[in-house]
Amino acid sequence: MENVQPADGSSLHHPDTPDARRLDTATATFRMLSDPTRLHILWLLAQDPSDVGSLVERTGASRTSVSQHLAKLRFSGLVTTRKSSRHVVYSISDGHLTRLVMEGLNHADHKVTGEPAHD
Amino acid sequence: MENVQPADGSSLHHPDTPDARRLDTATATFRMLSDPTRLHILWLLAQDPSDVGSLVERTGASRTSVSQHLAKLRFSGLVTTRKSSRHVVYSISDGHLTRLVMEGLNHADHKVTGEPAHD
DNA sequence: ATAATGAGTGCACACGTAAGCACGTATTAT
DNA sequence: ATAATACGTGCTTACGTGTGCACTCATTAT
Repeated sequence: MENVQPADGSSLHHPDTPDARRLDTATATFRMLSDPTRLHILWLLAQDPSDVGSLVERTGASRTSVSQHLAKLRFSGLVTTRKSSRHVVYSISDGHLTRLVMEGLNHADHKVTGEPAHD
Repeated sequence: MENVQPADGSSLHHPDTPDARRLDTATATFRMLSDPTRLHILWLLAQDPSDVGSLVERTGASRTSVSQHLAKLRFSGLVTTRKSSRHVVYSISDGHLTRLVMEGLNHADHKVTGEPAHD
């Protein structure tokens, strides 16, 4: 009673049924993208590696908040760190993530400027 | 003090700075994708329109849960509905969303099978 | 008409989590 | 040595949110 994906050989595009593990992993990533401050941080990092102070300035969030968010991003493996003197420089670890961020913003732009599309 | 994205019109790829509205919109969409049940539902809908009962069966979630999630998705404009006798058939409204779902699962698959990549 | 099925909704509860405060740590400057 | 800068981290509080229960509405069958 878990997956009822039809047994026919129709090659729509996704023969795989998502097991709980994959769903949870994807969910975790999406959850990391579901906070404005975090998404802003990731968007900034998607363009250039940056240290914490710069992220604080550019996001307008508090140092604590940025640090906490960076900790989560680091813990989730979405960003990597590099020490430079007393600065810690953050970078996006995965190119896939950059695409997700960009597509998300793109989709948002589509919704904001375009259609109110309600039911 | 590390590197600050210059204010000039350098065409790296993203001349736009994300205003709060765009960030919030994208965040809202990502939040809709950040629940396992909802992501499962969207994945199912990404393949074929489906009624509520079928979604209940295939996700293994309770009717209440599925209904609530569908209400949120409907309210966010991510799905559309169509009545067929006493069934309500749901569909994904935007092709962008399908791409996001697929990329998210793809990224997840990458992370699960591939690298444990921790620091 | 009544019964049954499919779907949606208010309510209560439990849990996760974002934000601010205060403090600790590491590195550089004087 | 001390002071200052750059980050990180428990702690508490407040809020959002996912889920189950019970109930209602709509549609179809008998």
